[in-house]
Amino acid sequence: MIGKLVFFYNLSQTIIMSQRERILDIAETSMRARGYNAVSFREIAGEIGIKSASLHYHFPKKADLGLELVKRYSENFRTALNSATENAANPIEKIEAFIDLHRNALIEQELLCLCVVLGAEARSLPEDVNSSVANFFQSNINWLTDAYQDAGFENAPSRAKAGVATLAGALIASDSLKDNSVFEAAADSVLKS
Amino acid sequence: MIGKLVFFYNLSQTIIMSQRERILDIAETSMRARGYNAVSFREIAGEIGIKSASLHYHFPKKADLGLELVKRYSENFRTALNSATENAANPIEKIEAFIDLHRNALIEQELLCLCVVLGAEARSLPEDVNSSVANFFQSNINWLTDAYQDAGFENAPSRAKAGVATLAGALIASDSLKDNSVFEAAADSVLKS
DNA sequence: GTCTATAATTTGATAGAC
DNA sequence: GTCTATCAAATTATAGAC
Repeated sequence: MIGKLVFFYNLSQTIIMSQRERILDIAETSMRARGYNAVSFREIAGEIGIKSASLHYHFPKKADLGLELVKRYSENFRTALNSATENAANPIEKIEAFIDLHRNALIEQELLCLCVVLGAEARSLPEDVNSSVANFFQSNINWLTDAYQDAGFENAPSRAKAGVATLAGALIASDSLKDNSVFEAAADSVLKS
Repeated sequence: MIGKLVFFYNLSQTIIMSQRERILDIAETSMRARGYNAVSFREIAGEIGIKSASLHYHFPKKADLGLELVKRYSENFRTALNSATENAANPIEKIEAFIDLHRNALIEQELLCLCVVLGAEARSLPEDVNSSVANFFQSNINWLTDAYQDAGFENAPSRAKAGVATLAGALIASDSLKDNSVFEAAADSVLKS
């Protein structure tokens, strides 16, 4: 097999997904559910239907996979954020879109944010993976600072720091309690002026 | 050796710490730094100076250790909270004490909250460990709801959910960014009316 | 790109002596 | 309570054939 056929409902188009992307998809799902250290090469390979030795062809070390996962996740997050906000009528709608990305992870995907999970395991991870996770949080704080500023909120930088923290913790607490009202309460607080 | 001598500065008293407590202390520190799956019996035993086989005498399975850790952590947290709030002049001081417990973990201990870390790894953990982690979050939400109510804040239950989430996420983001201002911004938002 | 085979290490766990 | 000895399984990783 050279490529998995993926049909997108909104594109009358067929895309050949590379094996590399398929590996990243499965690894991301697994790690967002159970963490970096609970996921093995064998398990990822098994879900695709190849051997773990083949996985090492694509990602020589686990650290290589981890780093690429965080980079791709950050890029995809940014792309989704841009796409969801390009037609926003006002800055509040942008902040709502930011919240929606988190809500979608928790409720539709039933997964946490990759960087929240890796952030919790930080000291057991390769250092460059940690740096990338930190970059993700900083980018989000910067983005949210701008949005709060545009919306005319006071103390935008401080609000943005609190907002990013709130959504991160909301994923964990809401998931643990299996109570989406925790996430919604957190989302409300991020929007409140 | 039958007991490690522990001197408390505020008690002119010497306490013999049981081996069981010593194991729990080291396991807690390790797991709060690196997560459940990155910590092994051999490593914990090594730090105490015994063999991993001896550790199995105290905690037959890793799940037994994990469960006991969460229970003890929850009890200690509650005891510290009661102790810190018994002389509080008003409900706001109580909420500040709640925040202080988190601040102390991050800044003094340089560790995350055990239940925040385990919550992020939830799906890779034994189910009873997860239940105990969920209990921790629910207890804190209940406690904070009462405090907000006493302080006369509106929507106390919703605020409490957001507050617990905010402090949980603040630990992760602040630690990842090595930027305590993230925690302080989050702490401010928890206190704001 | 994927496979088989294998190495080197780590891990959770047990049996039985002291 | 702790030890030695040991196990079975899992893990990351590499070499070399196809």
